[in-house]
Amino acid sequence: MDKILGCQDTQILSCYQDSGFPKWEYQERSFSVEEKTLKDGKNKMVIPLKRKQNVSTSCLEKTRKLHVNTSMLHERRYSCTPGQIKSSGKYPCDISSLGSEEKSKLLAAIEQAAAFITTMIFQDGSSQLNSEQAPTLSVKGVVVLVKNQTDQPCSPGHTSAGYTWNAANENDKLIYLKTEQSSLWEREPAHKKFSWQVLFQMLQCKVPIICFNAKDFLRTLLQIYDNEISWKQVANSVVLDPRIAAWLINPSDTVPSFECLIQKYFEKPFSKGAENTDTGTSGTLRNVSVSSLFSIVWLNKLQDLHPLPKIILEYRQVHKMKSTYVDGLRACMKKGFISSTWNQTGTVTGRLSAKHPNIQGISKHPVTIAKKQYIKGKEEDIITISPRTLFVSKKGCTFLAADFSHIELRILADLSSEPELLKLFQEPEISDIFTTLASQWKGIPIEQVKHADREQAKRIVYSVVYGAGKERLADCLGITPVQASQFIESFMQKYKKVHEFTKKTIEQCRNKGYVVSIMGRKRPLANINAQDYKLRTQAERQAVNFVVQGSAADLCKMAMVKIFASVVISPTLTARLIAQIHDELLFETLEWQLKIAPRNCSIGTFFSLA
DNA sequence: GGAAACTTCGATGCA
DNA sequence: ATGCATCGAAGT
Repeated sequence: MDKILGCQDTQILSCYQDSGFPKWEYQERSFSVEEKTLKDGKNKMVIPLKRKQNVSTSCLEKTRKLHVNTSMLHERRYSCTPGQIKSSGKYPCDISSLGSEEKSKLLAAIEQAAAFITTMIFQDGSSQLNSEQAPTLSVKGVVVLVKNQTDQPCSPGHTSAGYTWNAANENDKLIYLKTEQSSLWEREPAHKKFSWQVLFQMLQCKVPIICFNAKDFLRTLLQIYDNEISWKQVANSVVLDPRIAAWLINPSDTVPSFECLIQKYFEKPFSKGAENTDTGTSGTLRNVSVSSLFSIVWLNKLQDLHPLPKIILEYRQVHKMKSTYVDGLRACMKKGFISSTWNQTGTVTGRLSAKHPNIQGISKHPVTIAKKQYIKGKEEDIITISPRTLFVSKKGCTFLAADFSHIELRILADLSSEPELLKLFQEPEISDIFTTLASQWKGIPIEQVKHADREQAKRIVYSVVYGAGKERLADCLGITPVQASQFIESFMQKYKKVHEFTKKTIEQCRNKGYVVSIMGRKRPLANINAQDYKLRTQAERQAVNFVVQGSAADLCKMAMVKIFASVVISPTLTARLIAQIHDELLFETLEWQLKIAPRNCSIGTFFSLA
């Protein structure tokens, strides 16, 4: 697969791990992957939930300080315009103009630095801080502000706790590194070598590197210094990204640019709590067209009454296959590879998202298409399309997938402390959680649980988690709303603590205005106290859902970081992260590395073998 | 008035 | 019922 795919994002996340930001240092709980051997000899990856004692300052409090400190680069960006670069003093110093003595002085200063603030400069003179869109332009260079250790504390009001970085002072060095392929490099390769030395040293330092859109920054550097650097070498860099910090404060409002961030947090008084931009227009009646009314009646129910609905449904399925997974995927292909763009701040729940293509949404199950042959005596062709098999690993490599089992349910069990639910996960001999759940809840022996019962249990569980109403559940299960509400009722009765948990979560949200995930991420929900019943109940469902889904996302990211870290440390393992599908990690690894482990071993075993 | 660009919405896929 | 991306049709 393409080099760009996957690994860079992991690096960012691993950076956070080492810097203790935003979650590791402040975590309330710790999670580790443990192995259990089942009765049939198979290994299983188990994640016990343990609570940690220390609860230190909220990581989000600290991220706010980050905004203050990044503003200095913002103020300085005007001095980075082309033409002024050669100037000295408060303007960036072009390191290619330095003498050998000055060069070694600079390297020494970098070694001593307390922090770096950096951004890429593009061909047209804009930087990552004032360009709106993704960098389509080629990169001209990199500006780095090297913060000196001897800084005085920051201005009052922002020094309450922890380390902060002062605005630029005289001891700081603002340097410019040309990275574009130019005649200079060809004439004097020493310049390229030195600028690389500077960057490399910066990335090797364990002090924070502050960079807006850090992922783009690192990825671009890796591309520019393709031969000199391996992704493993920058894996331990400590990178802080204000965009992610802003997202941590409130995942709902997206920040289009750094300048918007500055405006939001500095150029007007910081308003506490969530900003509700909702206007009062929600009461306006929406025009419901007749055709949409018909579609609500979802064609599903009409299937048995007439052959047409089935044909329409089949058509839609096939059409999706062709348009998205064949044509769409082909459009994303470059030189035989596809490479998704990963967004770390694109969701309100804390998950990652991917686009061009959305690799997280590739069809799992194959679809068979009967191609009618209108020739007498000829049988119809059967074509099967299974989009996931379209992806093949490099020669000598193989894909390795590892996923959590029922992570959201485990989270729910832990958060609600529901004894019945917890018990389910503590018994290793349980083969299928929903079968067991169905037998437990209906009070029938496991052997008598039918497929339909299991399916019902599964749906009921998730409808409780997400707060579906009886109508929705009835629709889902194909039963009457009265029956559905009876199901919900009996579920609530059986797992009382789950119900208590949802009630408590909503109550907490009403009081504080936000909900918190297991690792301390917040989601403000302005509508939680709204008058409008629809808006309020939606916010209530979102509150419960955030805690469960968001906490699961926290764990998945941590697993991602930990596994990445163990590969980085390993001298032999080369497994590269290709994709993350919420609760699943997909690697591409050399085949022989997989062969050293038994086929059915857990991912924990696999990586510990190295 | 028609063409083209843009937005919205519902259906589909994933978890 | 939650929350992502993507496509085409329909509306603007």
